[in-house]
Amino acid sequence: MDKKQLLLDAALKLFVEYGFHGTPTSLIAKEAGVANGTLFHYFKTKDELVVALYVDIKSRMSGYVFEHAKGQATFKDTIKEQYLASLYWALDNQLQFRFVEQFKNSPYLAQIAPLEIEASLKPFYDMLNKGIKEKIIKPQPVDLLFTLISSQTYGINQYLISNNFPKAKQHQLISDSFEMLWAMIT
Amino acid sequence: MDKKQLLLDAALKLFVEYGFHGTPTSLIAKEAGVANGTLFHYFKTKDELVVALYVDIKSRMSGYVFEHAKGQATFKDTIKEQYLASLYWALDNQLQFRFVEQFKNSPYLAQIAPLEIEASLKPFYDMLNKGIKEKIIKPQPVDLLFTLISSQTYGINQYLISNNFPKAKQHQLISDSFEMLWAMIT
DNA sequence: ACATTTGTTGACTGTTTAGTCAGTCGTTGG
DNA sequence: CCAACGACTGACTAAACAGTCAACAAATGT
Repeated sequence: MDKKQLLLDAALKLFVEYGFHGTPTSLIAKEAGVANGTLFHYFKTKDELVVALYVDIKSRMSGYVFEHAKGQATFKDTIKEQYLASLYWALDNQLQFRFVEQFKNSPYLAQIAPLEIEASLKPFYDMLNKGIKEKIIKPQPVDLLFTLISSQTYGINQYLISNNFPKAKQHQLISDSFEMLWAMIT
Repeated sequence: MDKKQLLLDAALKLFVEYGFHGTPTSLIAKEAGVANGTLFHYFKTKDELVVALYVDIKSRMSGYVFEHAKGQATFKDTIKEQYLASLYWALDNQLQFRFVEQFKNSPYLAQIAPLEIEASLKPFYDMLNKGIKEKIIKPQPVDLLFTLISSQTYGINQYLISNNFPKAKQHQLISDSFEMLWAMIT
């Protein structure tokens, strides 16, 4: 039994349900089935737990997307696979997705160093730059393009979650919306 | 001096800086320059204050967008003016915008009745339906179209805020991104 | 076999918090 | 002029909170 992971799992569930400050550390420990003090053995403060959870989830998500999008033949296919992988991950990990969005829109985000954020974005920026050089996508600033792509991903995901479509319809919508996105940036 | 408004203003500023639960009611009262008890005279609980602030800001924003987008000649112009007005409002009211996003991604959102949300969305849905009937925009579900439009609006706003462009460049980007959006939905 | 480190516990504490309340003050209407 | 009322006050309280700590248990190294 990895008590650290049990704590992270419990924290995730409770943070999404009650919010960061609406969730006492005592409740997290109880939900995880460990003693109160154990939480502070693994995380010096509650803030550190929140940030650690964010970093953990982010790295799992990036890993998944990267793993699924590598080895595509064309530029379009690579972008498309990334889009698809992001959405399928979000659909399969809704708690994680909601936590990340909550975190990103909270003052906690300030605790993530700008350099760290930039580093995690670099692979995507590099790829978009390549697409611009090869005249496949519009010559707009890469951070603008990235913003457009990720906000659409977020939007479609919200839409899929609030309507509980069957798998086939989901797939269709994801595919269609990618073509709309592609039309926008090329 | 309207102390209720002073409290709402103080709460807005502090919530954006420290988060909902990171802001004690005592600090809100102090920042507003009123006594502790006065806060509870106007708002029965802290939660009620948070929700009241959200409703207040939302209605101001809708009012502004509606006011600026009415009386346009064509369907495209109407949509465009709404897009522009939303972005200009967000740029001029960044605290409000950030608060709304924080609220939307928090468990507080559950305290807003679904019927209320639907009612506030209806005018937009009606308009989009009109556009579909007249074969101007793609025959996709209106809630999907709305999601695409609003998530792009959110994304562009994030981009404009994080890069501090001169007014002219801002205007250019907003205009360009609208054309990209229009290309996507027509 | 023992020593040392690492993990784990839960009762405890000092502080902070939302919310209360008894009472003051200024205004309005009879 | 004064009664009634709502706005307003700030000291107060009971509960909840993050974080501590001394003790114990298990694993690891020698």
